[in-house]
Amino acid sequence: MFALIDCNNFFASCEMVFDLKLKDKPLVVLSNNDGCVIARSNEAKKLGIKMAQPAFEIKDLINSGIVNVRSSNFSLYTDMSRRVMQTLVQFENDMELYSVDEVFMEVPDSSKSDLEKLAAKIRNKVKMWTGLSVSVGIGATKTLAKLANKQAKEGSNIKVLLHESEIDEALSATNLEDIWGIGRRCAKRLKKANIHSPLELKLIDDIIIKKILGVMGLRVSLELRGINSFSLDNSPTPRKSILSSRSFGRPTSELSDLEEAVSSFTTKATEKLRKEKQATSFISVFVSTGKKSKEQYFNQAGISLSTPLSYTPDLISYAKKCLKKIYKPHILYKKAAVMLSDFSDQASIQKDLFEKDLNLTKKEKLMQLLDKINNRYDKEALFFMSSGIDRKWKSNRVNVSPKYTTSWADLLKVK
DNA sequence: TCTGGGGTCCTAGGACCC
DNA sequence: TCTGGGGTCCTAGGACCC
Repeated sequence: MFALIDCNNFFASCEMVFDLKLKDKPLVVLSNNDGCVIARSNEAKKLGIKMAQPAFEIKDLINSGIVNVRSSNFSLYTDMSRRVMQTLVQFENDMELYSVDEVFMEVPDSSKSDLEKLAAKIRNKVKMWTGLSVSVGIGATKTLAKLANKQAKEGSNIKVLLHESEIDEALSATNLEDIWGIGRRCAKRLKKANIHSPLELKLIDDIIIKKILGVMGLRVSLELRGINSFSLDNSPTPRKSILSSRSFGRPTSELSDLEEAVSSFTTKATEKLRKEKQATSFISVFVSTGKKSKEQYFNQAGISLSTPLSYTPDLISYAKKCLKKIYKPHILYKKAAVMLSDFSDQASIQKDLFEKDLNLTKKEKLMQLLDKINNRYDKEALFFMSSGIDRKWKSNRVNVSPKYTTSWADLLKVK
């Protein structure tokens, strides 16, 4: 039996916990570069503001003060997420951290009313310890727990889907593309094959569904029947790739701007890499124009490294090499990215026989010191000059809230 | 004028092996 | 003229998730 615990309007709720002025009012949180809406309070949803809606489309609502707005503040959200997880650990069940605002929890088989009581307990505790409201959906499989959670959100924040008739009723009331694992494309393919509702997807023949959607589709169908096809994944699997990318505040054609950006993204990605005690053997760099610009350009270049690395300066110089391969002058670039992949454990790196620089300890020590200082004081207390100082390309974030929980300077003052 | 950022898995096809 | 059967690995692209 699985519970899916999901924070309601997560990013918007995080902002509201610390700023009471925002409470019970329309609020939207914008993506990086203040581009589009990535979270909405209930009141904002009621105004008809859509998920991923471009910010300029609702600028009248914002300028007139009807809708409050915040730039995204991921330091705050990740820390609040950590607090929610720590609260849930108290229940001593196996858990899988599924996303920044969602947790799958294995719960014991029991009666509907007992499960509802457990869900209420979870809700109360999280509310009391973090100030955030969660909804809890419970079902026999992860997919059914997801479905239950969706229904919980539409009602009283708790839903237990146990009996066949209830499940079928829920399935009939749901769109195909809203079933976990079935997106817009798959829904379209199913409709073409004359399958129009999740209930039909549940009852379909195994061989037929496999033909239409492949094994993933079959697994979803099985899950809807209560047969577990997705197990709880509670071992923190090492990441397979790390991507650091940003849209620029203003498009740029200058190689120097791109070099700064790429250097800064490499620094960020490499920090993450070391945090996970990994080293990378492949680095690639992407650049692109805006989606809507007249002249479209997208390109990517990568380099395989003979020895896995986690030393920022080396990786910055490789990143710049990649950039030079794909840079073309007179193009207005809007976005760049750095991706690291092909990881190995930092501790067990096999040194290259022909690598002259066998003594890496100095570099390792330097990186450890760098990380320690930046952790202690500020993310960029120490930074690489190649990342630039002015950073004209930087994203716009006009309405960012303080880092209430992760920065001493931003600590909430109580009068 | 203005549309995010970060991941995962699956599949098909090609190259290569015996 | 006629050309098997079985496998692995890699990559690009597609689809999904939040």
